[in-house]
Amino acid sequence: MGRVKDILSKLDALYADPKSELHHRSDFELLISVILSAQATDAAVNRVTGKLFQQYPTAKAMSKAPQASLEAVLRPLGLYKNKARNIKKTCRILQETHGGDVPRQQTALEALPGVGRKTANVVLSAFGIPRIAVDTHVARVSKRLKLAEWEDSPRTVEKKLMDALPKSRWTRTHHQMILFGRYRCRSRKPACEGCPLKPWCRYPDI
DNA sequence: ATCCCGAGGG
DNA sequence: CCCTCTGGAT
Repeated sequence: MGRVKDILSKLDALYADPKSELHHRSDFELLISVILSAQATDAAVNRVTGKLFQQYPTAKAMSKAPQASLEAVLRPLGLYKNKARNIKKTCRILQETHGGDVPRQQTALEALPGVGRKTANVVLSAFGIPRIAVDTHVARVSKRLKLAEWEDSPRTVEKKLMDALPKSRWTRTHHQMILFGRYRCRSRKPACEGCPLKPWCRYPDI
């Protein structure tokens, strides 16, 4: 068995059915939730989305929300001024140029304020389109498992993973790596004792 | 005290 | 490329 196949099978054993903790009822709620999750925990996002979508159920309503009112709801997330401004502008663009829908093109998504490459990939991935969303977890895990080099940019990590992994596995594997990096292969004190991926890992050589 | 589940701007 | 925005986690 090759190195990549071994790693994939170990990840499968750890996380049989990886799922995002973000629950959404619509494309709109999905997009906004993912924008809000930048530099925030899912728990924090889930704490504010109830009130947020109750007060502003649609892109139209949210685009007209008073800035101060939005900030008040988003405050527990951190970066709340930017996030309030961004989701307002994003909602305006959704109405004005996408007929109130969430676009499914990479470039259209990345043109939305608050949506960079990682966020766009998470959204596309949730739409069933094969993408690899590289956050700090995926980047760190990839580097430790020698699927990328330590100095690689997130974009380079994404390219290397797309090249190394079968397309049918992209979505599943990046979800698994996010979970693995968050809970076990942490940046600070990784739980290396008994880790099934130890044979392929170069921590802490780097 | 320090790092971090990003993105935008200079 | 490097800085900033913020609360939360450790």
